Amino acid sequence: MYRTHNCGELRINNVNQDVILSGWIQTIRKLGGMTFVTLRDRYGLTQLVFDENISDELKQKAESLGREFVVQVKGKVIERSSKNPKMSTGEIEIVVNEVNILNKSDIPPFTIEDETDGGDELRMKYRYLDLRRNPVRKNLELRHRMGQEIRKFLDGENFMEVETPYLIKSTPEGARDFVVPSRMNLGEFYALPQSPQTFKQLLMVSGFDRYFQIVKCFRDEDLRADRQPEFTQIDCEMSFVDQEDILNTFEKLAKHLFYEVKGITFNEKFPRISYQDAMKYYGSDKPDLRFDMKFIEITKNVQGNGFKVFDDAEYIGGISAKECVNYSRKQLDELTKFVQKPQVGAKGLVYVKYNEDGTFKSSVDKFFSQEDLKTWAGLFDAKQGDLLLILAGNKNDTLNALNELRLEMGNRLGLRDKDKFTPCWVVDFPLLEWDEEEQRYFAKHHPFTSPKDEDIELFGTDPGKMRANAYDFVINGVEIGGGSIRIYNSDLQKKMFEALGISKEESEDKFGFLLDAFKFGAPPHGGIAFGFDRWCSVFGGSESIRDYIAFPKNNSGRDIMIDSPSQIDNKQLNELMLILKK
RNA sequence: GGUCUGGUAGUUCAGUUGGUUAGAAUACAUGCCUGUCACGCAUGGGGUCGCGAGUUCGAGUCUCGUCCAGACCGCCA
Repeated sequence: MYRTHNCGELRINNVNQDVILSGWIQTIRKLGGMTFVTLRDRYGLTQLVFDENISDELKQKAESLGREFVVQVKGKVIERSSKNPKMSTGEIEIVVNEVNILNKSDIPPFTIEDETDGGDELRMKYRYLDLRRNPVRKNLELRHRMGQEIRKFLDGENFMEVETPYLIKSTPEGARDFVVPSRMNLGEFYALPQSPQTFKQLLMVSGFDRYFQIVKCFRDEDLRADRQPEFTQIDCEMSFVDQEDILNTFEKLAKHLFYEVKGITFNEKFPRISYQDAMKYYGSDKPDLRFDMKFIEITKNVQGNGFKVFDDAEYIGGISAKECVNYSRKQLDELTKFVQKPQVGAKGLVYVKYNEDGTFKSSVDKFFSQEDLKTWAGLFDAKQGDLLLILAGNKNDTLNALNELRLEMGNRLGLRDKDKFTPCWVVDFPLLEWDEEEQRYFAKHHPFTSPKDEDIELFGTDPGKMRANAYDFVINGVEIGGGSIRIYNSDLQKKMFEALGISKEESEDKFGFLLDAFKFGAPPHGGIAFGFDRWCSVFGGSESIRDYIAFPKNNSGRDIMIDSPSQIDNKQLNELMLILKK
């Protein structure tokens, strides 16, 4: 027997018991005749003590121990003479009478402690050591808990988990596919799924009216802190439902997770914001609602005064930062620099200080009177002590820049508390998006998304105006999930492909199986998919999903631990008829 | 594809205007220490300053190129 207890469970009422523990050596503290060793496993830490009364053999063994050695110890639990209230096992320790070194360890390349000295790259290279650390282990525990609660909830709601294939067919729209060459069908390739979208719709045709799957998906696109080439979705689909049914069902799931995992109860319904309003007030389809600071548009109110920047602008608008009138020249310069960064892209920043004495100081005093500025303050509903920050330019870019500015102000004012959670639904997304480069429409969500009934007639006249039965779930400005009510009628699906400029031949080739299936009694259906990794990271309070993935890839899609991707040998290349081009 | 930041001891970092033998902390090793728990004290070993070229009497420091890492833009139905 390797152990009678784990390293996190012994307490004062275990005193005098003979126990066996196994684990890794965390630290060794030698004090002359006496040695303290901290033993670690997944469950916690327990202090071992070697005192002066031990045999020479045991003394020698204790001498030879090193960090991260795996040992088994036998001994007796005693009450400590000096207790450590910071440890859950801090009232007891083990007087060791036997040590078995199960395995030695090299000196680890970084310290296995909560506050490690290791940098990201090193920790990723030795990820198996990184995973020994508490903070990282706790992240995976959170992920495990989330997964269990999701399954528990969905099972309770009659959802059935069905696995769908990973080796599938490349699709024309959407992200770049990862492809896998087929040896048995030379010159042909599988694609790894970007999502099980078409399969879950086929399952609806099969009559599995409530499906889910916690499933890996793959996208060959550039990475970010919140984007990995392989990631996990909570993929769900339901039949005989409208948008309202889906939103209600998955709002229940979200509330279940909030309660079971975070201990947070939401009594109110989650707010719903139309895409149009989200763009108008927050410049983003994933607004961070932890704080208000809505955009106010003042285009019509401020033009015609000879201030060229305003007069030439398609859109002029801004935000009101409460009690920021004392912002210094330096701080305002920083904000100006911030909005001028190429990633934000504004030309400049206009500020108006609403002083405590009721006067105004602005960067455009040359063009506007105190009376003008007072009118603006009224439009913003600003109070004395507030600071107005205004951007002008073409509409889309300015809204986008204002969004960045709003989030930056939220950060500066400490309004984006990671322990505060503000979920919302964004609804009424546009069905299509015009692509200037390719001069054609693309599906904003995906080509199986149904338009709103009342908008269908716009197919012939103004497809860009059509709204979709599509929705996103957003927490704290992070897009956690999205879905739609699907098209289940082949005629409507054909119209959609037409609007997207996908030819009859291409749609037959790529989606013939789905169009065929729709001929055999497809029920009305819709669904949603959540980014599991992102949901974990938002719950855990981290910006990076890598912290919640056991073995993540780096910025360039590399796994630096196993060193992949890697070249394959000529034999394999030949077998697959692949020739490497220089 | 682009913008920005970084690369110096095992590790995390400092390194002034270009100037003597490149430092600190931590880790590691050795010794001392009987109640430590970030133990303490002393001593010691440890460096291709990412790589290549250039400027210069002289480069960790300046210039160019390149590689790697990170953040972001494009991209991600």
